[in-house]
Amino acid sequence: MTEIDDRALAKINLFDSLTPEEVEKLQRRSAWRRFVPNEQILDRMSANQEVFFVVEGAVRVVNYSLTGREVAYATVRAGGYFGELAAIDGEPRSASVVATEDCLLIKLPPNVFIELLQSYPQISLEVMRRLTQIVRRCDNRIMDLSTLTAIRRVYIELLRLCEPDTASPGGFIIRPLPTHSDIAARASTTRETVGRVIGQLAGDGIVERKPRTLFIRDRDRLELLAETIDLERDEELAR
Amino acid sequence: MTEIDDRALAKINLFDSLTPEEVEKLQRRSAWRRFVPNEQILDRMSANQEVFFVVEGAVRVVNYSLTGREVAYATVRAGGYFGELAAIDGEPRSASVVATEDCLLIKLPPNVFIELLQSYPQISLEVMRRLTQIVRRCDNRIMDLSTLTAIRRVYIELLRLCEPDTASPGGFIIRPLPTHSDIAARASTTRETVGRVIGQLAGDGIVERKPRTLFIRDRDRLELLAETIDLERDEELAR
DNA sequence: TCGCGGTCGTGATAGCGGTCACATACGACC
DNA sequence: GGTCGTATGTGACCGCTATCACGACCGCGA
Repeated sequence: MTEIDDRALAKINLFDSLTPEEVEKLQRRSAWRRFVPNEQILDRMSANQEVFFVVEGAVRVVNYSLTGREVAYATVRAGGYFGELAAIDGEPRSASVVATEDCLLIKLPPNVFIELLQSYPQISLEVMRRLTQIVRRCDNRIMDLSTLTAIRRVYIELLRLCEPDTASPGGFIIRPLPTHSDIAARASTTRETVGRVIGQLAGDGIVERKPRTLFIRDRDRLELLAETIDLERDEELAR
Repeated sequence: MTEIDDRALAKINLFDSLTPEEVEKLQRRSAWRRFVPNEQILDRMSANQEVFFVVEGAVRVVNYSLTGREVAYATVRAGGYFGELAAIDGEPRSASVVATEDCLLIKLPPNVFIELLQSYPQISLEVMRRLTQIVRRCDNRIMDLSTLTAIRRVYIELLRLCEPDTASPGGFIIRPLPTHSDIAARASTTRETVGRVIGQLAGDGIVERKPRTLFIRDRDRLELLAETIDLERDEELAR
């Protein structure tokens, strides 16, 4: 609708090493577009190769199985980017991307992105660092999926989501609490299992449920449950 | 022991774009070492950052859970490389690496590797292409782990392993057949399950077991079993 | 105020597949 | 040829968890 700041791209961390002039020049070769929540931005398997930069808002990188089960890979927030895989190797999109909030995206054609990588080794290295980070995360997730139970994966996901509670020192909090389905997609399990795990934790006084919020009352115990090899079986019997 | 060819690095695909002189110069800044089968090359979590190039032989990239379960990520053969993640981001090793055969590896210090990336955009791009390939594979595996049964993951692994049988046109073969434990580590299941799946397939005449070899007699049917959404339930009842 | 769509909270059920337990079979090496 | 370590075939068991089925709740718009 309205025009956007012609230096909007400067908000992207990847371009921190560029001068304002270079950023403007780059942006002149780009296109922008707004998306509303739940709007599809990219389709897995489609054959385009643009790179997207998230100026405002946030997006989810997901995939759907043939049975409709959703698997969440990541969330990209303002300042980040996605779509670089296809731009780099020319293959079809590896995942779908959906807006989770209202967002403003800037789209760069693949050849412009590649030129950029060729001309600025600094940026090139930065992209590689991001790719390695993705690989590390994937490796960990594969490990979790291969060796942990669904319940424990939910524990881990809760630990990942919680932040220090500014209101109560030492406490932890998840707010806004994603939907159970959402958490399930990240932990690769079902909505019901997530609900049951949280219910159990609430019963044990480890967490406390409030609307749109989850208080982690005893983070240490939660960590213990997540990491313990098989001691929680004793604990379970003891309670 | 013996000296190695001072242009051994030229066998590495990543350096195809370099001149012989550049390769030699690079190799002068490297070290080489031989490993015997099952010898540990890299330890997960250790804090070194060298990049390894596989001149001869092959290695397995793996990880072990606390319970001892092995998860196999990949195999790197002659001409390939590994260890680039730590070199790029400086973090600890994300996985362990073990020699599967006698091999000759050349080791490059991290700063030399980074310099190389900075000076040769071509190589830089090639590394990025490899990283994207790894990410795509990981994504697929996460998808498989999240949505498929263990049995189906074994089907898929068998399909991945088999090659056209040169002896019998139209036939497919896996030779040498990895151990069941090995296949289990790739499909993230157990040795027993792999054995049972192969047994079942053999009973149905889809595969045939021979020492160190597995003949795929009916690859199409195996593909059907691997991909079918839920029709094989009918098939199972019908047989 | 009353639906109504989306989420949440739980039972009940059943089936996949991990675990344990052996019985072979196969090599490799004295 | 014996012997030992390693890889294979199954059988039995049973715990985890996906699936189905509801009922309750909540926020929102008509």
